[in-house]
Parts: sequence; structure tokens; C-alpha cells
Amino acid sequence: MHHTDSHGGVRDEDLLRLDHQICFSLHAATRAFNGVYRVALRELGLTYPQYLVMLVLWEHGELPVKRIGEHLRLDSGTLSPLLKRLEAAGYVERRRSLRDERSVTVRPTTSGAALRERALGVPRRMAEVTGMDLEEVRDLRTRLRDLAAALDEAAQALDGGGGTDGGAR
Amino acid sequence: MHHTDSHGGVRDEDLLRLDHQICFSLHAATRAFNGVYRVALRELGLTYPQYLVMLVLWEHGELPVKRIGEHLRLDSGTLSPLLKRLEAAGYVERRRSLRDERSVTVRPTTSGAALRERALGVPRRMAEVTGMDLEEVRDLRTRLRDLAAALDEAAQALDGGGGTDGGAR
DNA sequence: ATCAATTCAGTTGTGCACAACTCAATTGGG
DNA sequence: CCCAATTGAGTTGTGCACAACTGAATTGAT
Repeated sequence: MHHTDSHGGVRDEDLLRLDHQICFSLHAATRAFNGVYRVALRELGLTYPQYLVMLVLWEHGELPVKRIGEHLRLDSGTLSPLLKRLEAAGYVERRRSLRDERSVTVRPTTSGAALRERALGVPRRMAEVTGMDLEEVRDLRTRLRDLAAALDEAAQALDGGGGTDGGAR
Repeated sequence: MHHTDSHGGVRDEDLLRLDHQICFSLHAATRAFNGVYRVALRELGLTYPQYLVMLVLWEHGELPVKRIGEHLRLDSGTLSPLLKRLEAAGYVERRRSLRDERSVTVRPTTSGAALRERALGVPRRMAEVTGMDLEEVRDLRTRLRDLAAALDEAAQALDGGGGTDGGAR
């Protein structure tokens, strides 16, 4: 069972080692990114996911929870408590839609809109501190986007018609 | 203040929009990656972070909690409960070091070692499903590693001297 | 008009990340 | 030798991600 090389002459052991490295690298990069934003966002009183939600709201002004979730690929299980905290902090306002009583519309308060001005410094400081120029940022964004798309597809493939054994959902 | 272009003629609004895109892309890519592994690891009864720990243990055989934490950049606050769950699942064994009573040594049980054979299929299926060849994987790993290093440095700079005006370095 | 299926927000439970802390074991300076 | 500082594991509390579920509002088929 040591001679399998179904992928370009790479042995299973090396594959596992490489997987270790790639998994760890992604995991570490994410947490490093998170850490930098954590520091940069501390003075704004926002966590990184809360910042993402505010970015969406600043851009669109007012959105139902469902739409925010679509923009960020997050479900209500994550967003509901997060939005309650943003509301408690005074940054957003939630109210039941009159059109559709199931839907809840979220929008920045005056305070939340004002926060945007202070937030403008964040990406500027990130750019300074990482030393990445616009080209690099755009390139990274594109790569990550493609990667995410490939992975989302992969998850579907695995989950649905999936692998060697059954593994029904 | 709409004319500020401290970074190559890019206005603050665009910077914020770009930050939105890059933040979201990384966040989404990470969660997508996580999702694929979640599916692939389901049959092994491991979560993604548990898989990372097992990868380290398979490679090194036996390590104190401290060393595992250094390999994965995780602290005892994260590792202690995770290792207790791995122990409850019967995959690892923990025992107090005789040399130093503060230290706890972790090593795979027979069952945990056997799990390695089944885990060999995981990176293979990941490779299949993402369609990335070895070169791409290695390239991505390198990029992520560099990014993480730059970000870790950045966090230090921000945290340490990076006060109100963000002058650091 | 009625009832079954769907949609949306929210809750519950599990696991991870991280800060701040406790406590025992070890180490080093006097 | 003794005590202060350090080290290593663990606990507590907060917040996020996600699965599975609840419950109310809406939609659709008959």
C-alpha cells in the first residue's frame, strides 16, 4: 500500500505532508489576517465579522437580513446574534418589514453611518502595514475568489454525488 | 474630503470598497476550504482543526501540548478542550511528563495511528476535487505562507507602536 | 377558500479562536 | 535555602460558524 501514485508520482505520505502544509498555511494566514484587523478595528469597537457587515451596509444603505447573508455567505444562525450586538452597540437599527412580516430590515443608525468616516483609515493602514500595492491586492482578491468558487463547487460535488463510498448527507 | 489619494490615486471610498472585496474573499475562501474538509473528514469523525492536530502527531509521533501549539500557532485555551475531545474519541492519549510535571505529552493511540491510513484518502480527494496540480498547490502554499508572515509582522507593528496616527515602522 | 410547502428570522447546541485568568511546577537570584 | 519570576496546562467568558430545529408569515395548488 505504499506505491500508489495516482497524482503525478507523488506518494501518499508526501501528499499527507503537503496537505499538512497547505492546510496549516491557509489556517494561519486567515488567523493572521484576522489578528491584524482585530487590532485595527479595536478602536472602532468592531469585530472582523461585524466590520464585514458594516461594509455591506455602508455600501447598500439598508438591507434585509437575508440579503446581508447572501453578500457574506452567512446564515441567520450567525447573523441574528451578530446583528443584535451591532444594535446594542447603537450602530444599526432593525425593524420588521411592513411588506413582509417575516423579513427584518437592517440599516445603519446615525452613529453607524458616522463610524464609516473613522473606518476609512482601516484599509489605508492595512495597505501601509502589509506593504501590498493595489495590483497585489487585486491579484490576491482574484485568486481567493477563484479558489472559493472552485471549493464551493467541490463541496457540492463531494456532498452530493460524492466520493468513493456512499457518505450520503 | 473626497480627493485624498495617498495611495496611487485611489480615493478613500474605493479603498473601502476594495477592502470589502478582499476581506470578504479571504473570509469566504477560508470558509469554503473549511466546508470541503468538513465533508471529507466527516467519515473520519474529525473536525478540521482536529485533523490538523492529528497531522502533526502522525508526523512527529509524540509531542507535548506546547509543541503542538507551536506547530499550529494555537494556545492551550484552544488545544486543551480539543485534545480532550480527541482523547474521548480514543484517538490520542495524554499523560503528564515525568521529567516536568507541568508538561503533558500527547500521542496517537493504536486507533489514532490506524486512522492515518484512512486519512490518506483525504488529500487525494481534495486534489481531485479542486483540480489543482502539485505546482499550483505549492505556489498557493508559498503565497499564503508569505502573506501570513507579512501579516504577523504587521500585527506586531500595529499593536506595539501603532498608535493614533499609525506611524509605525 | 383552504391547506400543504416554502421562506425568513431566530434559537439551541457543538466546536473553534482568543483574551484573561488560575494554579502548580520549575527556575533563578539573593 | 528561600522566594520572586517564569513556564505549562487548564478554565472562563465572549464571539463566530454551522447544523438542526422552531415558529410565524407567505405562497401555491387545488
